[in-house]
Amino acid sequence: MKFPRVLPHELPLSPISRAALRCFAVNGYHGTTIRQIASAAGLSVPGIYHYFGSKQDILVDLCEVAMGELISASERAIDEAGVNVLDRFDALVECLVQFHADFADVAFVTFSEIRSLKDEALVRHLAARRREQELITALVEEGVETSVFQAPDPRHVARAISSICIGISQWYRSDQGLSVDELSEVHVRICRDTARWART
Amino acid sequence: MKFPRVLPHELPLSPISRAALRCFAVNGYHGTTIRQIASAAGLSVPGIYHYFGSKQDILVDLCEVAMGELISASERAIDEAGVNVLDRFDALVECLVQFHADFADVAFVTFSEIRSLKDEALVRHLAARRREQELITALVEEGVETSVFQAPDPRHVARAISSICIGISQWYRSDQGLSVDELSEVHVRICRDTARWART
DNA sequence: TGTTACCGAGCGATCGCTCGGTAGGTTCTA
DNA sequence: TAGAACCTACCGAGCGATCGCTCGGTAACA
Repeated sequence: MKFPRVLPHELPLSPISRAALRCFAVNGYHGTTIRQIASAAGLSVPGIYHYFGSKQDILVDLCEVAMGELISASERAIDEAGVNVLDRFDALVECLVQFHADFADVAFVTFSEIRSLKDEALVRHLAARRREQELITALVEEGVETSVFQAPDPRHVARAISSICIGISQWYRSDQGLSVDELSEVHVRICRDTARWART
Repeated sequence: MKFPRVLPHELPLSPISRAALRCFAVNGYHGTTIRQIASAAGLSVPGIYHYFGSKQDILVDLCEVAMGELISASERAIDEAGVNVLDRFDALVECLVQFHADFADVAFVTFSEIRSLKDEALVRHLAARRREQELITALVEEGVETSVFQAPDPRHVARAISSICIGISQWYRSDQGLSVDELSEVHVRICRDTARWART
């Protein structure tokens, strides 16, 4: 871990959202019933509706907490990394890797259930994703402008980097293989290479 | 396009599978009803069951056609690229990019609906994905062994590369931005960098 | 006397799927 | 070569189960 951790060790999710998350991760949003969520939360069906207005609202809560934490952590990571572009880039990648490894289930669900979001919740979620993408793009472009990186296609590289990090939530399991710290070290190196870091 | 195309221009899908694909791409497997598929295919509900035993069978068909085409095209791409490791690597990446751009909807659905597959169909699909992943890993490792690549973590790099290519199916639209050929040229470069190609 | 935190029962809608057909073409006998 | 028999390719109607959600409560606490 090159930088101090900016992410919480647990996401601030209510017990119901946490139970729903476990269900969504296995069966997806449409494949999960309110009764399954209630059972996973140790409540009855009306017990769920005491806290949430609809099944959709639970998914919306999950997405907003996840993207809110990711974006604020990413901004803080960049802020606290100092002035050096490469440091800020590394800090952002480290934050992204930690998020997608530590919270693999939330990351996976909020990514794969984008299309299950309705109307304004969908619009807000897409805006948040775009914002996160812009943080990456801005750093890659700044790196290219200052000759820290030599990627001919900064925007595509930025997309590649976010795909690499999001991909982690698809396969990483903390109980086998690398620790999150080792994983992020490896991926900081990989993402630097992807941006064609001008090794000095 | 550096290599002759090894992928078909259309996937060999029945009209019903094609209609189901359109529905799944918008609403997901569990979010799509048989009635929607029937309507999209211009048939009645029993008309669907004349050709498929169940809704699940349609998804299975989609997954098997997609992975079958991808794997056989990938193997042919590598075969026909000659003996040079970098050529074989480039040919595989080009094939992956073409697949995920030209057939973005199938690629996206078969990837995001893995968890909707049941039993043996799931096992077969995961085996196919592992096989495809091994094609990438083998080439990155061979490249590292022969000093064509200098990635310290070939297996993680291979995963990064497949994440980059799969990611394309999430955002690429053929009617705006780069053509598939331009896109694959950009991504061959990006993936070479990700594997830390020893530029000569 | 509210308010919070729930639950048992069940409503109307919709789900995947099936039943019993029919229309039109092909094949098989007499 | 007529007609019976059999296919393939569907469809209208509807079955039983389950869906998201709600109603009218109750028990505990303020």
